[in-house]
Amino acid sequence: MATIRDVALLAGVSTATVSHVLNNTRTVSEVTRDRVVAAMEALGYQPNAVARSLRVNETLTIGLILPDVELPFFAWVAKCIEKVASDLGYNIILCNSGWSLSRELRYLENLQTRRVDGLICISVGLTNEHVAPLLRRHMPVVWFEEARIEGVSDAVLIDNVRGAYEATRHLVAQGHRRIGCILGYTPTVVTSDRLLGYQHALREAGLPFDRTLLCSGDYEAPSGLRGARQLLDLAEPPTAIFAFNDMMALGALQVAHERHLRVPDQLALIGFDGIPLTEFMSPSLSTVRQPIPEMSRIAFDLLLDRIHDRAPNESRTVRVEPVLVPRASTLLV
Amino acid sequence: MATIRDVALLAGVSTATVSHVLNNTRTVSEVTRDRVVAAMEALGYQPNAVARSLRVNETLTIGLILPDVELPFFAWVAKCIEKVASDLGYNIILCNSGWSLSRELRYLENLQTRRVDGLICISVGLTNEHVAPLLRRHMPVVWFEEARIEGVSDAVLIDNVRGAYEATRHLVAQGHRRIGCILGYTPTVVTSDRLLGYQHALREAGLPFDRTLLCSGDYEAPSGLRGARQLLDLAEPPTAIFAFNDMMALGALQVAHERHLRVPDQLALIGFDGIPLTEFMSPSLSTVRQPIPEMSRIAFDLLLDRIHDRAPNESRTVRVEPVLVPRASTLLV
DNA sequence: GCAAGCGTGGCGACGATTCGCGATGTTGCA
DNA sequence: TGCAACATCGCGAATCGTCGCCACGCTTGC
Repeated sequence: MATIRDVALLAGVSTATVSHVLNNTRTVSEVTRDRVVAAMEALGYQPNAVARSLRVNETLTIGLILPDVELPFFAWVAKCIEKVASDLGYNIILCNSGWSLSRELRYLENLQTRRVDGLICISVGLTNEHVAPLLRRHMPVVWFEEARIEGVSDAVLIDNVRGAYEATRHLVAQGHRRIGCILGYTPTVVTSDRLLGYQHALREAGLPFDRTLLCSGDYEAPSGLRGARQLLDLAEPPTAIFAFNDMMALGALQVAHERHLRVPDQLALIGFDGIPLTEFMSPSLSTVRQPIPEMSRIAFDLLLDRIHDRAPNESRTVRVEPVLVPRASTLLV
Repeated sequence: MATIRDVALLAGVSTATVSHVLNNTRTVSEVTRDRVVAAMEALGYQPNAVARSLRVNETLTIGLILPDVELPFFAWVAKCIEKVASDLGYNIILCNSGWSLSRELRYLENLQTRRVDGLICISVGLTNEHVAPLLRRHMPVVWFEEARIEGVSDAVLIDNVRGAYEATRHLVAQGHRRIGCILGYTPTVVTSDRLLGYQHALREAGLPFDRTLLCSGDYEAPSGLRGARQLLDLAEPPTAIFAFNDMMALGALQVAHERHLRVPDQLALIGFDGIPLTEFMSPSLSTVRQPIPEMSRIAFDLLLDRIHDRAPNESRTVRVEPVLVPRASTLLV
């Protein structure tokens, strides 16, 4: 494969000149430039980004660690972040942790070795100690959507307490007094925050907090299915279910159909996340939308600030407001 | 950041020895090895993969070009391929083309520049001429699921004609005589093959091919919704609909609910792809499953063969059989 | 006493960028 | 017209961090 030296040789100039033509780093006379360009084309020259990265200490690559791209929510995130990155000339390395801390740690090692310029992370297990070494090596990390580590590196989060509060309040406003709850993967802050919001709304409405109305889930559809069955089998079943994400709400919806319950008359359902899919369910699913495109842009901006050393020393946390999206699955006509 | 030279200095050995400890490329006495390891730890040494790649001419990275990770089918593919790759020490660069040829071409350039070791590609627009230069530069390309370019580079495909044939035959076997069809993005071979299979099954059953029963789609849910409405508004509407992928079938399912049609009694529905989601719909959706995990492994193996120069000169096409998965949306009880 | 084998080190690529230097050509002013 | 000052543009060479070829010294066994 042709190198910059080959191009220089053919064009009868030095490699320095070719490099300047390539990067526009200094004025090059038109004659010379034309000769260089012609040589590059004649040789089918492709600059070697690896060599460049070694020299300038910058890979134009960032790592994206997330639990599972297959879940529509994370796929949505991946798409949005990739878009922002590629528009700015960055590539992303996709790292699917499968909810496993040990895989997250392997990726962390790997990405450092590869000298990515930064890291966006939706992590389930990483803590303070794990990322401290990266930060010391000036590898910026931005937490996305889930952060157990505020104050150490930058983060862009939504107010999960608020979102869950709004969802629950919406159900209360529709007249529901027994509201079931399908939780998510419990070690996460996201889950515990949403639970707080739910409890807060109940308290505000003067409704009792009844543990039997809670059931566990893991953010995937089958667990929503199991959860809904469990709740509906109660002696005194709920008239509405708040699932901690949209996929579990989907599972719950299937149970409603299975048992011939009319939604929302006999059972109201609301999810969380606002994945595009919710709009195309039958009935369309109420949800709390996370503004992922905006959050992606913010996350990348935070990263770029650090990469270019124009960020304050202390860490920054940007908090974005979730938006209640009431649809047919909760709205009585 | 510490380099191999720093480690060598501290351990009192040469960089060659450190490199050999690092890569297990020759025997190093235990004493020396221990000293080297200790030095690496003391310095928090992280080998520089960029420099290594430059030297050994191998990046352990592959590019993955696909139309849209947000669609569950492609997300599934991305997850499976990433899994196979990372288990073998490879990273993947995610390239979301957004169904745009110009973006595909940009990614192609970019990935070459970055010297990825290979490329897995679900492409909508790339042709022979576009990849020929890559192949000449010994950058292997494997087509995944959609290939307009058999015979030039390797490919792993399913038999779309067969899959669509099976789906249609299944509907016929359930007694349907007017079977509507929601097509996919038409420039793709995938779409035209599925249409062939549909026609073949009709012919075999002695049913007429009626163009009014076809409507266009783009593989996304809203187009399935529009398509189903269009078909059901016909003077003589179909009793079954075959959507060319699961997401459009989902859209069609919403229309069924909207119009209070019982599925499958009044309207049967079948999709294509077999994304995990179909199992959790209500009713669960019949589909034709593509064995994506197996296909991912095969694709990566094809790539590795080429990377390590142990592949035949001529290109190889592996064809995998799709599997009919009949579920509640077509099966009368 | 010598060959074989083991463990180790020196040094030059890999392909780009960039700094300092120098050879031109251009301008301004006496 | 002559010459200094300056802008323009190209070149040579060092450098980034790693690996792998070649050479070399020491031990060991016959």
